[in-house]
Amino acid sequence: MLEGNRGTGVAARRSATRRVPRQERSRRRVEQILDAASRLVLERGVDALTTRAIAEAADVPVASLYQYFHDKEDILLALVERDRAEMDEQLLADLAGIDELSLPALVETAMRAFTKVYARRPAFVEIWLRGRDNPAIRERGREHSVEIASNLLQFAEAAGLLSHDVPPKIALLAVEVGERVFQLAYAQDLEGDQELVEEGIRMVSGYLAPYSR
Amino acid sequence: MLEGNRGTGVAARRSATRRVPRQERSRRRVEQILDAASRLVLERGVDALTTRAIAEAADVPVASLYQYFHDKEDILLALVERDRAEMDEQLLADLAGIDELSLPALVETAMRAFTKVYARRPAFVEIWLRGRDNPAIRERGREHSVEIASNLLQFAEAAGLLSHDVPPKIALLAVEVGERVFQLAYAQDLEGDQELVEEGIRMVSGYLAPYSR
Amino acid sequence: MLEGNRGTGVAARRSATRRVPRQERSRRRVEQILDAASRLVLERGVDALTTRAIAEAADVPVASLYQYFHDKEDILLALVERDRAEMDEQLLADLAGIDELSLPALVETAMRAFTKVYARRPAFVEIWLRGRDNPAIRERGREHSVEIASNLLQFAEAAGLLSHDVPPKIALLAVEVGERVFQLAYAQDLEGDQELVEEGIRMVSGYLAPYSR
Amino acid sequence: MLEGNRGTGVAARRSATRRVPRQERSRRRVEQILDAASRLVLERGVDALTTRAIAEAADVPVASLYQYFHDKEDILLALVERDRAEMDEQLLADLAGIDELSLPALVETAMRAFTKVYARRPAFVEIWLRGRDNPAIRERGREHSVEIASNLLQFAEAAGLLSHDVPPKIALLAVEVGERVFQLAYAQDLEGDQELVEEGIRMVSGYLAPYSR
DNA sequence: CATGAATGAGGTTTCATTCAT
DNA sequence: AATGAATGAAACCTCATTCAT
Repeated sequence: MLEGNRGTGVAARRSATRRVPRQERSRRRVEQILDAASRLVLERGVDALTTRAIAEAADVPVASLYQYFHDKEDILLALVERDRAEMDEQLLADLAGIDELSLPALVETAMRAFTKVYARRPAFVEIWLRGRDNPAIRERGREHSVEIASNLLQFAEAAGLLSHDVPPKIALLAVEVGERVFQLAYAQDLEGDQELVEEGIRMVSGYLAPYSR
Repeated sequence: MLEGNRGTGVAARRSATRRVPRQERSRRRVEQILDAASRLVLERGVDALTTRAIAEAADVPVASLYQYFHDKEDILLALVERDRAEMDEQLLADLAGIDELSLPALVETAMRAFTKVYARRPAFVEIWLRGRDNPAIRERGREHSVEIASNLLQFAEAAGLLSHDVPPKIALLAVEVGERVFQLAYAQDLEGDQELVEEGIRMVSGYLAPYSR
Repeated sequence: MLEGNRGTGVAARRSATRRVPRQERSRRRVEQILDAASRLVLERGVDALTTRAIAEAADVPVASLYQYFHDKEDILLALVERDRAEMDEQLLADLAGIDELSLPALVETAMRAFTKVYARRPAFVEIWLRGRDNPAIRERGREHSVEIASNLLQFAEAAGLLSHDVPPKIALLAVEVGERVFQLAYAQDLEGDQELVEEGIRMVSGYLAPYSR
Repeated sequence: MLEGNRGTGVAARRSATRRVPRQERSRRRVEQILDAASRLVLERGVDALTTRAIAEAADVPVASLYQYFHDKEDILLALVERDRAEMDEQLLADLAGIDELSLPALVETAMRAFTKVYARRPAFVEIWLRGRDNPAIRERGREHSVEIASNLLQFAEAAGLLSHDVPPKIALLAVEVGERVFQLAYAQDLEGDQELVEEGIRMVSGYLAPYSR
């Protein structure tokens, strides 16, 4: 599930031995910026993510942003990438922990994995679900859905859960519908309406049932 | 399913005998502006909807926009309102034409009604589904989904299609999921992937089946 | 004390016998507009005097303003002229009513005459004292002070109140200082601080005393 | 007589060894802008003080104004503050240089101190006396008069020049009348009519005489 | 005469990015 | 590497005035 340094316009070029080596300081600064950006997105929406605002929130000069990122879009993408990676990890870990594999179990596990990440990283909700107006995010979001769908499909096939060939399109539909369920469930507050999540799990499970072996 | 002239800052006030009466000319101009805005949203997204861009596309001075609309948001809302009204009409008409009422038939009819509107008004997809970043649109979009869900629920209850009380939340979830299906189906091209639409109809029907009488 | 139709870009052109003759209707409309403008200036200052605001307040189409006035400045000037005329009348009337003529009595009578007008026409304070930023008003204000100074000087000379020739400049200074006294006295509230007015009368009287016969 | 860096949105932060240090260059630019603004106000009045006009006159991009000032009002206030500070300094210096203290000497010295500043900074006349329409300036102007009146009163009391308690209102009236004298004296040309100034000094002195010890 | 409609000109402010140091 | 300063471009909106009817 790819490693994703796309979006980071900075190359680690390190030089010598210092107390706090360049590379390390740089990494910290990047985190500092991304954290600030994350906070901003969460609090005020994607549109409020101006360079000035990020810089202020991160307590970094505006010009310095361009030391670590190529442009504003780059920051946004890096932000997304960071959360996305965490999402993938969580998904992978939870899938590995399933006791009795079945298609419904797969669906439920995946969806619950996402809710865990949402709980930890509320900015994700904001960006992923509401920030879709931004072309870069929209594009990246679509890609990610495709990836997840593909990965889950592969996983299910490998585990012998499917009765026959399932077109990628179907898997993608399931993933995207799942996302919308989250969108609705997390629209009101950032805790998420768990009842709706349950309904969503039922819907997607039910939809995929015919493909189950 | 209200008529919705909200968002139109122009009032039809006088009439008179003229070749092209004032009122008429005014209406035309409003359409001209909305069409242009619609085109822009479709081509470049909601963020590209600047007053300047609209004015240029509509071949109208920027200042003239403010003859017909109170501010930029007003334009956006009028745009939405126009499509929304058409959607409601189509839905109403098609529901009235159903032969054998049943919950699945209801779902299918409703979803197909929407596809008809999408075909006629592609900008709708863009605004409704992708323009959600804009606070005004987001708010209005949410309202509309609630309305549709509520109307369909009432319709189904009145027709005795439901076995027991269905919480509004469930209906809303179904509507929103339906929207996402369309989003995906219409993502690639504006003709819409009909296969995906069929899948979506199956998914939503299946989901609601337990509530069917 | 001049007649002052300057500023009124409208010519009375009347035509025939009607219930409410043109001329009359026109005059009414002009008053209506001036009253509205007066109100606006009073409430929101000279800068808020936009054509749109005037039109709205007067319940008259914006375009119609141009039937009665040449341009916006014309309205402002007409406004000033109206109050100015009233001021002159009051001054004249009160001067005529003085029992025992003397220079101090003249000063006191004049200043009290102005306070009467201020009480009746609070917009005057706003325009005359605060609206000086507007070049037209500034110019007109200067003219008016010169007129008043000249008239009072003539009056005093005719009444044999002066011991010797008083340069116009001196009279003007006295008038302008008097105005500033009012400015200060009426700065806080529109009722005017009468104590300050008394002080002002004493100051100006004292200043002119050396010229008294 | 505070030092008044209010209105200056720029903070001097660092310094270093450079031919023309940052700080210095910044200060110059601020002066450049204020000088341009001053010129504009003088030539065309406060209303002509648009950001565009200032930028043009200062030969600086409009956007750069916002490097040094928070908004347009900030420029105006900085302008006022600059002149105001100079006025206070002059007043203080001249008061300190009085040989034989007396109330008339105090009045004369103060008024002559102002004429010195007017001679050096003609824009002051424009802003202070004619720009009062602007709310920010009006407010600041009022404050300043109160300050000067209060300071002079204190000074006179400390020097034992007053026979009994003089209400602040009286001092304020004297100061404001003095200002109007200047307004008139400097109305025609910027050299100022010295004869009128003399008259003004006499008037104010005479007015305050009763309070003299 | 009356006026709805139209508009060129201009208003202030913010933005993302680059540059000189 | 770091950053204060600089800025072209663009954002939305309002204004006074004119014109066609």
